[in-house]
Amino acid sequence: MPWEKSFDESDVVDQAMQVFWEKGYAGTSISDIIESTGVKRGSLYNAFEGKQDLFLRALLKYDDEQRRQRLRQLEAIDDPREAITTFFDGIVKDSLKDPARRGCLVINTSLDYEHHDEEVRKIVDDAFRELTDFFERAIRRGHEQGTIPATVEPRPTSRALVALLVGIRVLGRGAMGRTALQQIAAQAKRLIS
Amino acid sequence: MPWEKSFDESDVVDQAMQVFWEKGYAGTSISDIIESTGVKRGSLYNAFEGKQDLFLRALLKYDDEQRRQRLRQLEAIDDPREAITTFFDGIVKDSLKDPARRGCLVINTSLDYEHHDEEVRKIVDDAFRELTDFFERAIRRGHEQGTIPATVEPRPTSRALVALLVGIRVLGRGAMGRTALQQIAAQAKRLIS
DNA sequence: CTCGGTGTGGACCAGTCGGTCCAAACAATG
DNA sequence: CATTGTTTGGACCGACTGGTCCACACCGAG
Repeated sequence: MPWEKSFDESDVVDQAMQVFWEKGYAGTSISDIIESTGVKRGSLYNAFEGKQDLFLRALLKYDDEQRRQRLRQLEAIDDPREAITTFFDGIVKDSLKDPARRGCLVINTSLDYEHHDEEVRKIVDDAFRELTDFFERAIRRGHEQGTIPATVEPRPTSRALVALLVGIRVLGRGAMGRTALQQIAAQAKRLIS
Repeated sequence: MPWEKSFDESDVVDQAMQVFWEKGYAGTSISDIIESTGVKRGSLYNAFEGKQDLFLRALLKYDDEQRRQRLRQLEAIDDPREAITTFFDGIVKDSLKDPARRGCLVINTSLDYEHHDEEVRKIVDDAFRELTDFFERAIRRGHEQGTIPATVEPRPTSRALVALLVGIRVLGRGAMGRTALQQIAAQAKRLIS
């Protein structure tokens, strides 16, 4: 008796993600999303609860496709030192690859807390926490293997690596060019030496 | 023949700065500024060109009072190593001191380029450049004095220190607490060792 | 083929935005 | 005092915001 939608919800979330990523939450209007997806207003509100809901799903998708996937791949690398340097090289490459200089949606969102509720904040906080944990695990493995000096303190260093990541992502949005970003990534290696 | 204003322009800029700092450019409405200053709409547009102009002046004031002043004080410190560590300690202290967790207006603005014109971008870019130069000068002085190892490369390291600064300012907005920020600042010292 | 319920398009809403306009208030000058 | 040029308050503007509503198109079940 029902009737199937003429569009794929997942496609809409993906498009919305692109727009939110480029223009930020406040800077994105529902009309922008309507324009970029072709889905009409009524249908949009029929499929989603509203702007916040749309953003939440977009953020979840981004976090899953970008950070989670990247960490999953890196967990597979045996050498923890290589895992960390590969991580930073990838971040720099991603930052330079994007002509729109959008940076990282999660980090951008962390500077935009006022607009968002607990649920969004939790996603962002979890992302930072899991990143820190990833680095910490890698450092501890390096200790066991003897490839990372014992003088490298796991928790403080992992937090500094996250700070460097944030710095690269933010400065990569315009303030610094390719050479600078690569140099920063290289300094990350010094922190684990 | 004329008639003197009933308010001080500088006070208004200062108030506007506080509001922009807390709520961001897009998140701040002219009505917000009217409310927080008590200056009425007509008078405001009589004294300033508009929202952009107001923001520009607020940003200039912030940059001058915060960054420039801080750097000026630190330039006076003889020991470059101490100058750098004092810098980071001050940043962490400032971040923790502010209950509103507003971070740094300049850095926040660097993630909000779409709304702004060349003039604003130039201020932000100059701020990052001058910070990098400050660190670089300090490192070179350390080389001369022998207090900073020759293996510490001036340009890459100074850029990494800026990235760490950005990381602290962004993560200090909510994602990380006092201990974490202090640990990150401590790692900055490792970069110049 | 009819019926029932879902999806669709777009007119419409109240609220807010940045910005304009202007009559009235005002103080200094002649 | 009258004249002059500015400041002031607030009504007002068109554009846009996120969100609602509903007549209508549509398809599957009976």
